[in-house]
Amino acid sequence: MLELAILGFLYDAPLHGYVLRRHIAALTGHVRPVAESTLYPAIKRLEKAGLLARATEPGAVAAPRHVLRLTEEGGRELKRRLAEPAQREITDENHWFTLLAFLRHLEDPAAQAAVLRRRLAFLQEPASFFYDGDRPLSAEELDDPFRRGVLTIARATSRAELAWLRDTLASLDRAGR
Amino acid sequence: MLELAILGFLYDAPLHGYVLRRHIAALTGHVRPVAESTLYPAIKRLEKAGLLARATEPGAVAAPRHVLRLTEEGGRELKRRLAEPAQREITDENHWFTLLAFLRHLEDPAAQAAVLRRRLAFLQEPASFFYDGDRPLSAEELDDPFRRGVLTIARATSRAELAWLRDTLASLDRAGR
DNA sequence: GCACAATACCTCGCCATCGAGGTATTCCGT
DNA sequence: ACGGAATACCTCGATGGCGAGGTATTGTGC
Repeated sequence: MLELAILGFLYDAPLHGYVLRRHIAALTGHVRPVAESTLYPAIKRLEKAGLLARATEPGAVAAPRHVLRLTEEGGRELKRRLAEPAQREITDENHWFTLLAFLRHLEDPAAQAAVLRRRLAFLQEPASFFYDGDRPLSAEELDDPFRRGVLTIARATSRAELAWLRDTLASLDRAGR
Repeated sequence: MLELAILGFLYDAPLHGYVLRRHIAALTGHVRPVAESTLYPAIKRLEKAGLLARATEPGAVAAPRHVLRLTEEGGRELKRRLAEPAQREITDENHWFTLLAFLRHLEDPAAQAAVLRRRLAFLQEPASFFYDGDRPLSAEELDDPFRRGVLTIARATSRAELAWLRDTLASLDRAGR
């Protein structure tokens, strides 16, 4: 998820770590902050894997900046990760939102649509949070107001997302023809 | 999050690891599956911390079962974690839903309401996923249909949750008087 | 003139998670 | 009679994330 965000931001423009951190904080920081001690090692991992390269520039204000840019391999890897996400990236909303934030980089409408269809399939699976044996419980059946809240909120999210998915898939299909 | 779920399920009734695993899978498994190699060490951690105790019973079907039950200390710890959740439990929907699933164990309506108010405060902070400098961008301002989707879905979720929070807080306040 | 915030990057050690693999038993289908 | 699925639990090594802490520079408030 973090690596995807790094690759995604750098695909648009070279950035140095400090600015990259602010970008990532804006994207997902209110929900899940990213520590520096997570970001910098992640950058090193990606650099070691040949996905990005750094150029040292004199710092505008303070210490020298390491300006990061995607290598060609890095661009290919980004597209691979966007086109063939692991199942976790589809099911976990945090991961999914990060993926959506960069899905435009995938360019090919058919490839974008294929990813959206995986999410659609996931959302259409009958799944709840609470069960009576194997039978999923609806919000109305629960006494607990907090569990009822979980189902109410999840249902609203699901409805909104299904509507958006159908609209967007329709317009991607038009674009693909 | 995993530890909270373990404590929460065991607060209701003693269970052995295998059944506990199915309960957790039902609760969060469709979004974020839990590996056995994560669950069993987590059980051991909690046991070592004195929060739960195990009693070995002959297996009903196969290997002997280790029936787990909360200790008194475990019950107190559960309530502490429910009453004073870390900020991540408030902001991250996965964590938050897990917390909500067990918040009824907190019994005191005022304590429950205090937790909901923390979530309310979080949702009311002006925060977006995408910015133009410091200015949060609305769905309408985005060209990218995928980023627009993120905002559309997040807005629907937020709306539904705010409505539910206000209703539930009102009824908790009535109960607390 | 001096502390403090912000910029900009880094290491270290701890810990939770995970996949792969292992052990043993019982039930079910063929 | 036999293999595979389900039950039930476990270890190990690799890895990613995180808090604490460190280094150095420049701009800002008092």
